[in-house]
Amino acid sequence: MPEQPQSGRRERKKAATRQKIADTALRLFLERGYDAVGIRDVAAEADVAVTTVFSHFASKETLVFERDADFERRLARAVTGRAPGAPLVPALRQEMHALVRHCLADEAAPVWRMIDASPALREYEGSMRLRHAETLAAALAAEPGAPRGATACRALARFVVDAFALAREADDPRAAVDEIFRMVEAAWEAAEAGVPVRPAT
Amino acid sequence: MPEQPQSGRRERKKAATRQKIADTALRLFLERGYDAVGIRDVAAEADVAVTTVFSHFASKETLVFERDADFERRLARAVTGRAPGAPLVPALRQEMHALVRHCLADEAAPVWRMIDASPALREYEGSMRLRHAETLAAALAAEPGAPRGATACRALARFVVDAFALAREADDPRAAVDEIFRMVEAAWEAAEAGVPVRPAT
DNA sequence: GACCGTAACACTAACCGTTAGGTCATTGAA
DNA sequence: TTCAATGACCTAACGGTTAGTGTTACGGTC
Repeated sequence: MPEQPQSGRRERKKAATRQKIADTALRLFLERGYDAVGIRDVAAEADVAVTTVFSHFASKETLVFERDADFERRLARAVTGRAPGAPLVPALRQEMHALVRHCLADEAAPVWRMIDASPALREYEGSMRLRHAETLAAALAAEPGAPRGATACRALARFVVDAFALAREADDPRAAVDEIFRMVEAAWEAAEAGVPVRPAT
Repeated sequence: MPEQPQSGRRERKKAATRQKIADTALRLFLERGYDAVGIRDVAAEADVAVTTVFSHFASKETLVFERDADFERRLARAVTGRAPGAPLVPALRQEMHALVRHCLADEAAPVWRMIDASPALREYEGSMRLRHAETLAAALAAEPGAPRGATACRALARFVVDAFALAREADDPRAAVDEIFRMVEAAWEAAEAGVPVRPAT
């Protein structure tokens, strides 16, 4: 999957720099708290210039959510890549279970605790999920099975990504996913009934 | 509703300053665009110090969304203040129609165009709506009619506020509200079925 | 009517994330 | 070898935001 453009000492060096920045940043964030660490601290500790940090990462927040492109991909894949004839919503639910389980694992727990402790990060996560929802909505809209309107797809996609946030905060995340997905399923079925893609104007 | 603490020349002056800042800011934003106007510009034009601006408004974005506390109140009221015995979801849908109509009115249109043009404002709006959703979720959880779990209430509340954002962007906002609320209704009913507030652990 | 505490406002100076401008050195290719 | 591309650097700044420190005007009290 990761492209290997040429032989590439340059690429290796660049990747090493990027990795060093990401590792240093995450370590400092976990040690001292996200808000207590400045970009200048990260740059100094990683022994690079501030501008170099921003040439690898678009913003301070992306240093934390570097790996989170998975989320977007996996949700869309759960739709487009499921077994032929498999029902849509259960496939999404299963993937959501996996995603929630993954982010609650012991390894990832400190990172999420840090995220929850910082309003800036929570806010960023929210708008990031919204982008993810749009990707999922596009995948839903391309469903051959039972076409819904674009609005219904976007609504359902937001509902699904909201499930992630809510389950993470629930006492019993697994039960929360199931509970919300009963609602998701009902909503998806209700969207089907007699709603043409574009009603007569 | 607005408290009238004492006699108050102080209060009047304070309110006047606040109003002057808000008016000036909105005017400048509409004239030159949100991102092209700095806080220092607003302060200078309103003839106050920068710190005074921030003593009245928590951030630059709140200068734009000053009036939007209505949204939160009205949604919660639509739940708690509806006629006795009136069904929940239709009450919410009606209120949502009113809110969408209101923000698409000619008077409000330029402001919303400005919001749509600025990523910073769009992002801020998103997290603001999330706060509103929590208020609505609390109102839903307090419903005597048919109690749902806290997670179901939060999920539905997010679904409802999402309807606002999606309807605003849809080709036919009125139809979009109706379309999404068919899904909301189904989701709410699905949340009822046999889901105790706290299942056996 | 004088007095004092408070709250609104101002000014300065900074912090922090982020970006622009321009330079240098390594590297892959010709 | 030479050359262009590019990664990294440095300096300096911009814009939102806050801390620190006054200064004034008001409001309630004696």
